[in-house]
Amino acid sequence: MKIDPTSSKDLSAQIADAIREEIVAGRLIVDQRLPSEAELADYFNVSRPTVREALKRLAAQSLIRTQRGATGGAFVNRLRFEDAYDQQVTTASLLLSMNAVSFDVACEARYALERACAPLSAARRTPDHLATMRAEIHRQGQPGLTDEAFCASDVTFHRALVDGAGNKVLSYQLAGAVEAMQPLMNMITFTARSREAIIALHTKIADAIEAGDADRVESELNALETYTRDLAHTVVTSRDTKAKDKTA
Amino acid sequence: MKIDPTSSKDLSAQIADAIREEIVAGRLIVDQRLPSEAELADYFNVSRPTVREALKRLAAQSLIRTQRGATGGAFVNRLRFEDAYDQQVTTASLLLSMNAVSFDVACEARYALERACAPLSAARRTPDHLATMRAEIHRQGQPGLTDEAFCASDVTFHRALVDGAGNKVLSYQLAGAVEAMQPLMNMITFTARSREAIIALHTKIADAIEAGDADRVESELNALETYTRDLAHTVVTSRDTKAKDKTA
DNA sequence: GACATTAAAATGCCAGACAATTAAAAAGTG
DNA sequence: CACTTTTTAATTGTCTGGCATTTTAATGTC
Repeated sequence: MKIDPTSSKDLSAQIADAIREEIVAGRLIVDQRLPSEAELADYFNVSRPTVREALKRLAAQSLIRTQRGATGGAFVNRLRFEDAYDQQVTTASLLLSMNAVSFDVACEARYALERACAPLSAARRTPDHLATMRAEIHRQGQPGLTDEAFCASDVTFHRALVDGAGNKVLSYQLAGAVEAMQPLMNMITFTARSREAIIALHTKIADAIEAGDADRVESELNALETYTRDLAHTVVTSRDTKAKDKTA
Repeated sequence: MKIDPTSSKDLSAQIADAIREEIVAGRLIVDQRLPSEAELADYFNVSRPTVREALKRLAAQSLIRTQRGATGGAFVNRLRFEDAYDQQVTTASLLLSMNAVSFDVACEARYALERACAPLSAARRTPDHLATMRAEIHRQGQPGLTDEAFCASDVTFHRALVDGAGNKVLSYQLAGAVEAMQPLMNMITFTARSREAIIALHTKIADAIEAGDADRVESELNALETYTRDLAHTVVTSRDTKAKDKTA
């Protein structure tokens, strides 16, 4: 573990990189205690604040946790799927909003990934997953539901579908794709008629999942993708028309 | 933007959360300059080092960048796909290694996602993507190639397949799944015979991509998944047997 | 032995300073 | 005036030293 004081990079960034490398390579293992801040400062020939900045960088990625007190210190953290979920959702959301990713591209990616889960979910889903899907479909039919709540329920429905595949890695990967779409979906106004159509498609998907019919799940997902994209186009077009009317 | 000095959480973590929230919500936009460290310290009623720790946390997530000098400061960073790739690969790798994710589960997720790209890639891949695939197949046939180099080439091959779908969001999502598998794959010893089998399957996949035959791409990917998992099982079984022999 | 007290070790936080970098403003120069 | 050089100011990067807080372990007391 070496750092280069003449590099243009921050010392704290270099130190963080060095420690991260040790963790990724497995030379620092889960729950192992790092040297104290003072010892690290001594080792790298830097001051304690610099070491602290480095440790905060690692903490921001959930790679370490710190504990105060006599036997405290920084410990290599077991990266949990839940922690990774949250980071992924944030990252994916920002990627979409900051890079002018079109609704179509995001939607295509999301449904492509979701279809990948279809066969596994049809085969392995538990009664719980199916119950969640049915419950969300019911919620989506409630009158007086706001558009935001409708979208949130939509996310829960699809996450149940994904989780039904019983593969944590898959669920983790999909969390970003599904949840990151929510801000984009929130821009759509769901009329009573479009909600009805979506609920009908959701019901068909749940039915196909229940029947264990992977092909039907996939084709219904396809139908849902098509409908969603058409809906978005309609919204965008009508908004553009209105904007033009105003300028005219 | 408020923080609670009596909270159990670190002040620097609270400040980072507050600023992150502003970015995610779009109230701080790309390339916008944050107040100087001194101003932030003043605003939050904390010291400069504490503010700096908060900013380093955000920098670790590529949410801000800093610039020294007169007109310097911290700026909201446009999160690039490349930056997100790297973070995702690190995170996914650690998730697998720290959570005792089996080869089977990881492999299943990876190929499920990759099959999701198949139809898009068959339809849209450019000559470049195809050329990369062919080149990597050729490299994989070179004698004297180390197992690590073989795996690295394998990753490049599959990334070309994924990138062929022409959907950046999909590529980003898949980067983690494909590259995070590499450390696991590296544990496998590839005999001359198994390399030959994999190269044959790669060739079939490339052929199917060239022909634009999505179904064939999917079924060949299936075959590759099955072969890879069988291979891993053989390796694990033979290693277990050897371990047993030693203890006996 | 049970409980209270004290000591020690570690992180959390702060104040103040100086160094390094950068761009803009000011000054100098032909 | 145009161009170059110098100065200055703003900002981040880093260091020193210290105090506060938290937690555990050791010590003492009954």
